[in-house]
Amino acid sequence: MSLGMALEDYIETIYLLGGEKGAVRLTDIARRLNVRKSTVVDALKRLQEQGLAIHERYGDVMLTQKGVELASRVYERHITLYRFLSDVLGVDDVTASREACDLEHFVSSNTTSRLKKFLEFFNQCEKLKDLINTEFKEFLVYGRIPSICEKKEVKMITLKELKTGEEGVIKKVGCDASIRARLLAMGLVPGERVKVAKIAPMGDPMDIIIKGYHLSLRKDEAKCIEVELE
Amino acid sequence: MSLGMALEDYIETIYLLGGEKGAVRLTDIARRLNVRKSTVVDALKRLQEQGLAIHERYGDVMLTQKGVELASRVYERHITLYRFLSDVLGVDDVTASREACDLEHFVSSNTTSRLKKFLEFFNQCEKLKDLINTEFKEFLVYGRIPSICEKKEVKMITLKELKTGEEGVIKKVGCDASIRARLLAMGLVPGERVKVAKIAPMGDPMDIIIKGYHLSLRKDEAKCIEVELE
DNA sequence: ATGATATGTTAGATTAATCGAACAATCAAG
DNA sequence: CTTGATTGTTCGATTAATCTAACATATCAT
Ligand SMILES: [Mn+2]
Ligand SMILES: [Mn+2]
Ligand SMILES: [Mn+2]
Ligand SMILES: [Mn+2]
Repeated sequence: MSLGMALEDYIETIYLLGGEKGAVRLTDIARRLNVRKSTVVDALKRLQEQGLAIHERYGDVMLTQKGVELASRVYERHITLYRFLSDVLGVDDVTASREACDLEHFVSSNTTSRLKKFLEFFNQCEKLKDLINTEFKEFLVYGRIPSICEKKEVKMITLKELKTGEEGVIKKVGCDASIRARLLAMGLVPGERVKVAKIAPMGDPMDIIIKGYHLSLRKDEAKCIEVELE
Repeated sequence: MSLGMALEDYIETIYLLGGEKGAVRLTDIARRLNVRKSTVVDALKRLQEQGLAIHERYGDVMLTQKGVELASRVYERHITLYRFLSDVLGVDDVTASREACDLEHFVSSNTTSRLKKFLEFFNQCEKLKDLINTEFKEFLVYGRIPSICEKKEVKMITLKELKTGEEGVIKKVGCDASIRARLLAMGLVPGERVKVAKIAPMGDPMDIIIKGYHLSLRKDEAKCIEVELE
């Protein structure tokens, strides 16, 4: 028996108005949400019944602790959806805002957290950001998939076979569980670039560079790490 | 005065049931949507009033032309959202289906078309797909941004300065409008890979390869095309 | 202090969406 | 053709969300 769309919008609005200016008046809410004051009175009554807001006759409107928690969760969904629509899809501001506020009532916390992660990834992964902001935006307008999208064919070999000075991207760490765990812990995880710094006379051990750190690997270990040459 | 969420779901359901099996019975709809038959009767009455469905007492339910058009638009939104939630975000099937059917009532055609484009781009751009299916999925679980995300530093030079055998990615075509238009038309657009096949004795013209085709460019033209070396 | 203006409340009504219970038509076997 | 199961309809009721119109209280300026 969670709140309906409308009530969620009321607490969200109270929450935001509270942040913008100290005291929240019923009229402010009505103005913001474009409804009649009588409608707000009704909504506040119901929020009060649910222990989410406090409203004394002719007084200010406040949210309870529980109300604030719920409101901030609603708002988080709003802002997450807004960012996605606006930053990734390039939807115009007005539409993105309106739709975010419609959609926010229907995304589960699982979906929200995935979407948040997606945005985080989008913001931190230069490569993705670039692809979206340049090639995708271009695709939106001209419908052309640029050849930069094609995967260059790649040679998959094991790390052991790399020569001094060569570099590749780790694709798989396929060793036994125990060794594997150690390697992963050292930063040898899929997606990372590795470069061979030096190889000992007998090919064992080899000195590699990953994330700027030097690491020494035994033949056995290097053998089961698959890398991709670009 | 568009349809409410509920009515949109009714036409969507009728549309889908119609595709699955010839005649659609009121009971089928009730079962599918988990509502009472009396509720369906009511919904059908309203759909009929809006000229979207036809339902004669004790008979089959059918959609009008207008009904089919509307229904298929609703369903398109459904499927688009579902694909995004499922394929890109990796939301589980049950959740993705449920949420797609909730969200579908609130996305504008502008947003829908952008999302469709995004999926199309996702499916055709190997690089993006790979980034999402490998690095993003990994990020979801372990929260690590892989170094593959970092933009390698790139040298920007003009196409003219490339030597035989070298290749780069077009970043900008900065010539005068008329020349520019011709170059773009020939496929020299941002995001495309170019390779220098041969350069004439005096450096003019140069023979380049783009999308597998040979193209001959004059110095003037090559001079104002910026490329990026990976 | 006394209006005018702004703010808030009440009452009564509407609309979409839903339900349950009782009733009615249709259909498939026997 | 009867009859029990399936299918469909009606009716009355509820709930959330909204409105209008009339009324009430508060606040601010002169
Ligand atoms: Mn909202
Ligand atoms: Mn919102
Ligand atoms: Mn739906
Ligand atoms: Mn749907």
